[in-house]
Amino acid sequence: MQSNFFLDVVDVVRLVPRGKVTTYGSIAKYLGSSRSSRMVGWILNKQVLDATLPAHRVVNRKGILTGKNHFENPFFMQSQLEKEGVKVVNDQIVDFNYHFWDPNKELTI
DNA sequence: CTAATGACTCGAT
DNA sequence: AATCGAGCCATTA
Repeated sequence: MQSNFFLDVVDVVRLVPRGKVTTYGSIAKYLGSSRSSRMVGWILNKQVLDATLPAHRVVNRKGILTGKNHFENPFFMQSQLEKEGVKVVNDQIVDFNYHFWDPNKELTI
């Protein structure tokens, strides 16, 4: 049994469109400032084995793939993003601002 | 019960 | 520009 926060994070991540990415902080903010961005990544760490969850579309505010080491191998995250048309160089998303998908902006609050 | 940890972020130095 | 400390809060030991 998972907490509501757990489900909220997973739900938002699932809504991230293919070829787009979002950040831990944006998700935390969308769920309400009462949630911390640390929790978002921490929840994903628990769910990383769930293949239906596009955790590779969640990066930190700089567009860096900080969570890559939590996947099966450190290349998986980048590979998935590049398959979707998101270019990654040196563990950082190119044109991050272009690919950035902000739930606070894209989803009706 | 307390303390430590984390895929983060922001502001101060 | 680079580094540091505090805030955030659920989960685990």
